[in-house]
Amino acid sequence: MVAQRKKSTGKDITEFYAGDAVALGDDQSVGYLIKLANQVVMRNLDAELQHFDLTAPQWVPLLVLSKGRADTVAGCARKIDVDTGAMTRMLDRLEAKGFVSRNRSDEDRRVVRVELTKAGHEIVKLIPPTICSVLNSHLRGFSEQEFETFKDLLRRFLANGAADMEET
Amino acid sequence: MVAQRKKSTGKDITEFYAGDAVALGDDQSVGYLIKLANQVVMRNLDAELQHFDLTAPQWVPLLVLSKGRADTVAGCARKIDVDTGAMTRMLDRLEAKGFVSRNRSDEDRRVVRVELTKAGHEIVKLIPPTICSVLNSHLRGFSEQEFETFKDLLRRFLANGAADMEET
DNA sequence: TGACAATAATTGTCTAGGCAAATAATAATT
DNA sequence: AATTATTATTTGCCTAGACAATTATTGTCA
Repeated sequence: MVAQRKKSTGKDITEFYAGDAVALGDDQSVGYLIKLANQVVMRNLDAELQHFDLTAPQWVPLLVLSKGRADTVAGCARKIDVDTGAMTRMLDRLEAKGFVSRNRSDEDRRVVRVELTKAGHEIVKLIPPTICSVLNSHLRGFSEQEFETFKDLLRRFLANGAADMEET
Repeated sequence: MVAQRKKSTGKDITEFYAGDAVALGDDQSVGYLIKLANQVVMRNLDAELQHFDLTAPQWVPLLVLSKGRADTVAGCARKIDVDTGAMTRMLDRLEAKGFVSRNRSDEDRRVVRVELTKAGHEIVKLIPPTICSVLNSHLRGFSEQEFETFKDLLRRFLANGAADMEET
């Protein structure tokens, strides 16, 4: 059973976690479960991607660039939802590995255009099967219905959290 | 629809993500959704916990210690599933803030016993409502059934991943 | 036009985790 | 008992993200 409380708005708010109950750091906490799930899937992805001289976080901008979803530092940062400072340094590393190149734009001299190099394009083609196999192994025993439900719940959890930010 | 494939074992393996399909970095990827969910919930927790001079990761060892689930550096590291090196430095920070104290054990001089200080005990009592409210806000619109399903799916996703590690 | 605001990128400083190496102490084995 | 293996902790070096400050450029507007 789960507690219910009247909010000042008059709307019923379900309180899954009540007053002084323990949360985060406990196996009953969705927050902690998500943290652990993230930790484990990232570790497993890193383990597989190291054969390609890549980490899981490094894969993300490569995919974004290859899909043409962004072509500048700030654009990548927005798509991936990280700081532009973090993105600058991420691109430093990817450039050092030869997967990416940067060139100051001529139209707007503030922006730096980011492109995949030849090596970048090649590696992007090789990676997907590896990622798929890691994700599939995490989803062992899931029905197709459960798979869809899982993604739906994650998207709603995410959307609720993003909404919080804007309120403030 | 989802592809199915015969494994050499003869067991049917459901392939949610097929061969060269795009995954991770895409909104269709459970891996990426989990990464985003983790990112957002940690940010929201950090924002609230900063009033207590704490971060979300720092809260976890405090809870573990207060529940008596561990009382040494390595014990905390195991419970929380992080590196002992990371735990040493985490405890450095918590000690600097005055929430934790460390003392070399007399029975076994390898181990360092970790304890909550008075300030540590006090802060642990104050935090839970804050965490609960953040988690509840992320769960807005979830039914009780969905809440339970969510945790179940996360635990199974997690267990599958942990099993992978042992194979290797 | 000139002042001011907004945007892009970078850099510095912090927390945080992973891996590996080093040290010290205890346990196990021959 | 002496050697070897295991365990606990710390430290160094790496990736990675957050926040803040800085610089350069572009846009706005009075």
